[in-house]
Amino acid sequence: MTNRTDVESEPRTPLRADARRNVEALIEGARTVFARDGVDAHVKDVALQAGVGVATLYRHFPKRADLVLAVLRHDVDECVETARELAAAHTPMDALTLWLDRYCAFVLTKQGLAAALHSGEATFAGLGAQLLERLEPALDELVQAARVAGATGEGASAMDLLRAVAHLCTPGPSHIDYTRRMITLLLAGLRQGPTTERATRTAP
Amino acid sequence: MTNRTDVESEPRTPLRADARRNVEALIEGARTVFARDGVDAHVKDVALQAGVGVATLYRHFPKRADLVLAVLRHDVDECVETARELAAAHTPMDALTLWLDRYCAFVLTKQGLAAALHSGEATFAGLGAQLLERLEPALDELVQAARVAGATGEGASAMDLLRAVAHLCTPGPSHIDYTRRMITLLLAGLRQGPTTERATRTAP
DNA sequence: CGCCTAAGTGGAATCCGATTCCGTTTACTC
DNA sequence: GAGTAAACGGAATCGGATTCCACTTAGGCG
Repeated sequence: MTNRTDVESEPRTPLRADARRNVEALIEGARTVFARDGVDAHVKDVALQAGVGVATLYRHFPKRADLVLAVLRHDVDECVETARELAAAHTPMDALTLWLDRYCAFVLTKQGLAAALHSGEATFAGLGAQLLERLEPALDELVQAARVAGATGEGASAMDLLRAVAHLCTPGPSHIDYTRRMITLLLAGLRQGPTTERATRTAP
Repeated sequence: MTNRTDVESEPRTPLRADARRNVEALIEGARTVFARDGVDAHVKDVALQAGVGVATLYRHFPKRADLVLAVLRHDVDECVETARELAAAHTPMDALTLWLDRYCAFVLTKQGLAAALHSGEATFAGLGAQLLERLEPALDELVQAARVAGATGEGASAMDLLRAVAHLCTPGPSHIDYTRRMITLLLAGLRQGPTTERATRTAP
């Protein structure tokens, strides 16, 4: 609530009541349709879902990105609101834990949505992984060679390196478990904070 | 449809010489145009750049994704080839270093391309950052509260947490420096491998 | 070496969805 | 309760992706 930007909160020219209602309906409708068909669902479908004409949609959201942005804003606001509620109803640590969990779900949702965008088709699905598979042998040779030459230790495999460097390259199909594990780890680290002082920080 | 891994390597039905030439031209042209206009450049432009008709493009690459995939494959192959060359011409460690550098450039290129895809418009540009800015206050409250309650140490700021968790959310405008720094770090770690044995591994 | 055939081609024709336009409806003002 | 301008819906328009088909041309064969 109360954002200084526009569309939803405080338009310079006060929106008419029905217009405001429609904007609301559009955001809600868009969320539904985007979730179902991905971000480049047919504009018409969104309008239909919201129960308004396409012109109305275009009036309030001239570009598709505007609509997506609005949906995102809306969801973020919910997320923020949740933080307040959790803070009021739980111990600080619990609230933090719960919220991160929620935040995690949120991010994952948005990623799934963004991923759908890339490939209208499923062709790209395992692309990142596929590329890594192809590169791995090549890099592995280099790594093996370096190792034989005594220039490196045995701390990392070629795949480790590729993963580490490529990193973002993966559109990530089912990172869910991984992400949750990381969060758990993070929280564990947080808890240990006051206990152990050494070996906590490695690099900025 | 055709076959699964075809188009460039070993089509069951031997391509006619000129067809093969055209495929080559299309991949090259697509690379150029995609680099200039992003992955959803006009199909016609790609055909024009390649000096062929649109039908020819469609014959060889029924879906846009097929074309993108082909370009990527092509680039990956180049990357692999580079690995061999470097391995032959340098000491193992140097080759590894140089190759990672090249690989880094490759990944970054592809990311820029993928990023362009998301937002035809620049609206999404700083979206990730923007969202983080909005969430930061909310999370910060939780963190502060937890800290005051003595449940956590002071090892991480709210922003750190958000960054760590959101991670992929950022389409990343100019990660270049960051990425290079990480690679340097990685190589340093590799070199130290045989020297220090402790504290190398933290988590898989 | 020239012919025959089917693969391959270019550009015109078609199709589909995004975007715009305009006459009508509806919420606020006085 | 009438006047007015904002807001609406759906039809019309526009642009680019995809398909179609009459025409070329590579390359095998007599």
